[in-house]
Amino acid sequence: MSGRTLFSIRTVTIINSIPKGKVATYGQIAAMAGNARAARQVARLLNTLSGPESLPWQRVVNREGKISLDPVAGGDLQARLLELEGVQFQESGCIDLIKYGWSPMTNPMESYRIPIAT
DNA sequence: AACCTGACTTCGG
DNA sequence: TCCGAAGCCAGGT
Repeated sequence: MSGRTLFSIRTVTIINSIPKGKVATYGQIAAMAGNARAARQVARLLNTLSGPESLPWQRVVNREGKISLDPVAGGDLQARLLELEGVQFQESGCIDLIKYGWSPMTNPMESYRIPIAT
């Protein structure tokens, strides 16, 4: 196991909660796990745990909405898995994060709204 | 035991 | 806006 730090535990939990058909960025996950500057560590965890654990690793992309993983190292597979989930790629190779980016706040099942008095 | 290396981002100038 | 530096930290050399 690669580090059972609190950060890594949170990271795994967060990744597991990304809904099918949605994607999240490394930095976003890092921030949600408590350290906005540990994006690289998120990547590292994915690399070491994607095998052993059954993580939806394909749902993590970089901040541009692109796949960071080298095509021959699994990036190609990642793109296919995402397409099977309904995620579409633009010509630029980017995923529209506005459309497919996951945010708990935009998830109807998890969202809440605080009435703002004027 | 240093030093290098990443599936990355944020920071400061 | 743009670019280099800094932060992250476990594994491999």
